[in-house]
Amino acid sequence: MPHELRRPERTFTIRQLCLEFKCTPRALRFYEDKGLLSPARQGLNRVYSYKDRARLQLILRGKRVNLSLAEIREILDLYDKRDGGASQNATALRKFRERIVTLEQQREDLDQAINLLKTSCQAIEDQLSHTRPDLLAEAEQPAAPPTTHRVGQRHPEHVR
Amino acid sequence: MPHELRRPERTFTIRQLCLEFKCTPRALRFYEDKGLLSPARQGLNRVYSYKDRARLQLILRGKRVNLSLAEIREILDLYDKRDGGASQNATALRKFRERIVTLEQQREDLDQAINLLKTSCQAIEDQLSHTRPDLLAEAEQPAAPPTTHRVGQRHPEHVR
DNA sequence: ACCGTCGTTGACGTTGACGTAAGCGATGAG
DNA sequence: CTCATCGCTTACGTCAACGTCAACGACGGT
Repeated sequence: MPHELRRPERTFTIRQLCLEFKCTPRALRFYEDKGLLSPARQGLNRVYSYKDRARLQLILRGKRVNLSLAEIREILDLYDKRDGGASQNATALRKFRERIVTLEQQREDLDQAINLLKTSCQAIEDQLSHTRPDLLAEAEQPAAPPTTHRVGQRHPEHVR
Repeated sequence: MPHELRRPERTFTIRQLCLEFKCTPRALRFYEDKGLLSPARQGLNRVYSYKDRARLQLILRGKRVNLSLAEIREILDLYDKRDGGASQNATALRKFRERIVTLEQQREDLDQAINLLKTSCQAIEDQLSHTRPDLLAEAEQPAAPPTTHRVGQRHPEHVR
């Protein structure tokens, strides 16, 4: 069976993943250090598989919702080790449930925060439209391409 | 006018607020240091008003949705200082709008994460119900009062 | 032969948000 | 009176999550 199943065979260099997911090599190596990733090697060079890519995606998602790397690691570990260790799974189940609760709590907070900010914006707009309509117009522009903000807002590793 | 308007007059000690909101005195003092709170004093002792309590609530909410203390401060400042400084307000407006965008993005992620965890739970349950229904039952209990998790999971300042 | 680019491995620096320890004053219980 | 408890301040320690820097090897191009 020579060349079937081509797709999942694709591999990635560290740079490719970094570009795709807007992170730095340093970060990927760091995740590896912490046991979140373990790409193959060709000589010394890291070679990331599709599965590695998927893991990375999960890592970043996790980060965005405020999970620590340690927590993400737990989840990840559990995910590809769904074999033996039923009791492991049981405790994991509890953890997951707890996590869901706190995440839903967070969703609450998030909604409230969004509303708060929105009404604040409205208030400011109203006030400005009375006093300085010019500034109001000026504030319309996003001023920059959508800042990812918070997590991963700075990028470099050789920005000079 | 002796004893009317009793409710909003209530004040709190640092310890009371800490107990209520599950944080440490150290944290409150820290927030004060950073200009997020400025309780009154009786001698040296801090006396927190209802408004201070409200601010604290906002601070913690902010933290839970991943705002930095600096960002929270901006919001707070803006909120009780809605007077002059129109141009200040204009730039704040832009910032707020950006923030809203990223928060809504976060909400997306959060929903996805929740779904992921929920389906994971379902999978584990299914598997367990085949192999070890006993453990499944055991996992039902929350095991502990709802862990606040993430931010402020450790509490002390003299746990010895 | 030399440069630039991409990759590697340490090792140290940094930032935010507190924790922890030391030392002291005021107050109420035994 | 002594002790514990609550509070205060100042100062240093810590932890996560990388950034930054140095020094090196393997390439492709000119």
